[in-house]
Amino acid sequence: MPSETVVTRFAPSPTGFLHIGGARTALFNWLFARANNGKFLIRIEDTDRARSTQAAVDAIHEGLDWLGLSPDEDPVYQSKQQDRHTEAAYELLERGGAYRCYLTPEEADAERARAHEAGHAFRSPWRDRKDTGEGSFVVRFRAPDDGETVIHDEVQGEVRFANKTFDDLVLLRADGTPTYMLAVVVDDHDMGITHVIRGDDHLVNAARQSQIYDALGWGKPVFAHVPLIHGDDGAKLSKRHGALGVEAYRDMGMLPEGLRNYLLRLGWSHGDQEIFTDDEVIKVFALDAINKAAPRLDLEKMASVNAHHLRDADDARLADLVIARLESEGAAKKPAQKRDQLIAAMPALKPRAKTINELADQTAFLFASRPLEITGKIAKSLNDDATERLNRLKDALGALDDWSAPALGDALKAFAEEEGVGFGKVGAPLRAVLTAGAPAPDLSDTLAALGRDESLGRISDQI
RNA sequence: GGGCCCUUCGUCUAGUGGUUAGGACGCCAGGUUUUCAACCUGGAAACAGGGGUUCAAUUCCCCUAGGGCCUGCCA
Repeated sequence: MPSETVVTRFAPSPTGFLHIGGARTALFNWLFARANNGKFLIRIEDTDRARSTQAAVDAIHEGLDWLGLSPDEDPVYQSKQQDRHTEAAYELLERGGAYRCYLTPEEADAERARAHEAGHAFRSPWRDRKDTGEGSFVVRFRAPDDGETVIHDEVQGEVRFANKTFDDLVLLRADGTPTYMLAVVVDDHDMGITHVIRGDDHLVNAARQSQIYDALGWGKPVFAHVPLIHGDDGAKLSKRHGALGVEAYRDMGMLPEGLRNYLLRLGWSHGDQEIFTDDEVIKVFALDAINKAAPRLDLEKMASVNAHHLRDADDARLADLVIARLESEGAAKKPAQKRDQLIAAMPALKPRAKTINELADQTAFLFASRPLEITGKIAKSLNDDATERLNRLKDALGALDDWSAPALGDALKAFAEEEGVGFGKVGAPLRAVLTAGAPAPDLSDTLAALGRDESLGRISDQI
């Protein structure tokens, strides 16, 4: 087994977008595969044809691609494996691990209700009949009556179930189509999945599936059931709690690596370390370091983790993301024209923001068009004294050969000294005329970002 | 109802049979200061409750409470 190549899979049903919980499950699968030099696969569980849509399949792929969790091979579509599922069901029939049940759905419901009322698991009366019934039938699994099923879960530890508590579940429906419980087992087996990492809503299912593996005489994968993410009130995650598609987090201004890092730390830990690069995680990622308790989503923490990755991100990439953001909200006209300026200003800008959206807001001063309209309390700093001083400052700055932030910083300090005033007397009015009060970096950085002509022009406009 | 899982600051978590129970986000106070942030320093803040086991339990066991999952001819 140690020599076996690790193969993991993410198996969403295409009934909606890639939500945050699915993204986390995918992340753990991807990480485990990477950490073990294995393969990460995708299987689209589209056997419920009525609810599955191509749009959802596309949305899931887009989400995974954006997050950087692309599979190593083309996705497997569960619906295309039907023949294999059927084959397995008939093999079970032959081996005596399953039987034909001629109960109608209504009869089955009644039987089940009666069995549960009596305190034991559902067993179809057809389980041991030798005759053949009338009409259509389903193929039911013959659940073992005695003993127990033990799951050695990488996250949950050893979990034991008494076999007598499990119903005889349907493997093949009356129309001959396979059910989920059969399909997962067959597909995981056929795909050579070595580690099944999924939400802990499947923990009990793992026991049922384990019984099916045994009945088929197949070896089992290692199971790892990861707790589901809860909302901030501890209840099940719902839309209002942030059970949104990953694209919603992208639109909030999260970077894929930022979201990944946040999701990673939601349940998994490595001592006190909060911020990880991919390489760092891949070196130390292990399933047994995943917490058994369900975590809650915290958007503020997410943003703060994102901030760290924002600082490490490439300036040109950030500039392009900011431009895209500005274009989509129509806040600035033709932001792409100032791409170079944006890139140059990025080192001063990016430590000030947690998300791309905040970063975009911080660039508003760059896109303001002259003359700036200065109103409100910021205008109060522009009294006669200040205006005269700005006039002298304009000459001083205009005489500079070097329009770089350090040189500008020195010049501003020297100017305040010459004037014999505190820096506030210079800084406040200068900031007013340059930005009209919009958030902006240090004055020297702001001047550098605006450039000589624009800066001097904005000063002239107001004196 | 039955089965199963979970429970350390508000949140994410570290941690150990004996610790001043650590870190991060958020919060509060102070500092820096040219806006908004960022940044720096300091602070408040937790072992769900009850029984055991033990010289000693946050740590091991049991019960209770609370939360969650499964219990479909959904996945």
